[in-house]
Amino acid sequence: MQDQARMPDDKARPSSRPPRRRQEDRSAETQSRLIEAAIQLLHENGFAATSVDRIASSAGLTRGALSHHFQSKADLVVAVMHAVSDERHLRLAECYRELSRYHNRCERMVRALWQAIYGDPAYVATIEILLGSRSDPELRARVESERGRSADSIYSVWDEMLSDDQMPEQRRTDAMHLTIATLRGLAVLNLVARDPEFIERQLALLATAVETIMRP
Amino acid sequence: MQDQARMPDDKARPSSRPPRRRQEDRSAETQSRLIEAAIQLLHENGFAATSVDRIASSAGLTRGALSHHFQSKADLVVAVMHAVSDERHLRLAECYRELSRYHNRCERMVRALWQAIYGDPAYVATIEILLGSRSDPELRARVESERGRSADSIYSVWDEMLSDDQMPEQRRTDAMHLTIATLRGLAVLNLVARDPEFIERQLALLATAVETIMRP
DNA sequence: AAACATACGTACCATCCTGTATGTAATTAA
DNA sequence: TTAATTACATACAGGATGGTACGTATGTTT
Repeated sequence: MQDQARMPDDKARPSSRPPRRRQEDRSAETQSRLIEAAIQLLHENGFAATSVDRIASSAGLTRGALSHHFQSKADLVVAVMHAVSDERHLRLAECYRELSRYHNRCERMVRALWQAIYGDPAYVATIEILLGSRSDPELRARVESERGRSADSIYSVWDEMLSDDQMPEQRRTDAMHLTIATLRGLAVLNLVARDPEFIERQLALLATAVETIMRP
Repeated sequence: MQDQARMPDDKARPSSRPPRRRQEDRSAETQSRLIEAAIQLLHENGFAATSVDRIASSAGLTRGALSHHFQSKADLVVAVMHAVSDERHLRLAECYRELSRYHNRCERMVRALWQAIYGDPAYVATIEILLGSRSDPELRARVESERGRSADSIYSVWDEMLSDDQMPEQRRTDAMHLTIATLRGLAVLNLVARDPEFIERQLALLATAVETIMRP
């Protein structure tokens, strides 16, 4: 029993006792670990098979920890939507900076949306939540509001990227919704039958389709 | 206590005692009632919130009846997929007869697919089943095989309708898959935000997009 | 160092879910 | 009419799930 002396800022034994963390940091990290685990499980097994118990233990924790940070399963689900929404916003902002310089914007836009959003497991998680929360009106409303936030990010980027004055407003947004619908459909298919080459061809095709729609 | 005499084929008291039915008919009707109820509930509340108990009582029966006709929940789910697949096949055959006479085939094809399949609550039910059964590999395999059957119906109609010799094979099937992906995406959207006029515009836009893809 | 707050685990409870056993009514076969 | 099947209901068992109460350990403040 040597070495029991307190070392307030110990890096003496590197891997034995983790460095002191502040509560705030612990909380933040734990919460995001739980959210990550939830996304992962929702993506893998779907809403019905994703219990709070699985989520917690998948994150290396227990239900006690989870319910300390999220009072109910609904709260966790909303937190997942919120986190995904935030991440999406960041990625889209990134895309915005990248895209504005190039010319074949439709193609780049479609691919950017796939890479940043629809091709990501997190997107599948949000779909699962969206469908799975239908039966609970209260949860549904909260989820829906998060979804709205997220959708607005996309709308604004689309508008700023692809606004051509020669095209009527409604046709432009219709084209956007059609693109989104297609990407959503591909995301669902990608879930049950993964095939990157196929997705690649579909994205290219979608891009040309949008291109021709946008320029009549 | 009069009129207790047996009347093998009684229409004497029209609404009192229902006419004798054969077991076969009873079975068939009960089973399809259960399947209908399952589709309805899957469409309304999603997979997670659709228990066999709800299904049975929604069909005016009990779990006992359900488990007499379907040994397990998995069996019922597969039966639903099978029934939807059959119905789809019939509707597509109908579409085939209607469509072949007209010329703007892409537009009619898109609308036909929406009306016959993707706009139907039964399609949502199959999506729920497809996503919900992911965590159970055994069920998953059975569901997947039914899905394949159903997909083949669509493929063959598409091929027979839209095969132009001037177009390479792969591009044609890619166009089909893109159409299907879009319709699937619209079906999911239609689930959380119903808006017939919007769907109408999207279908029109999709039709023109497919048209231009198919004729370069 | 002591009092307090926060993070997390364990244990328990009510609920719901699926499956199964068993009983009864309806239908069919003899 | 009687015996055998089939259709359906009722009742119970085992397991999973979500919520909550409570205990302990780890930070934080004074």
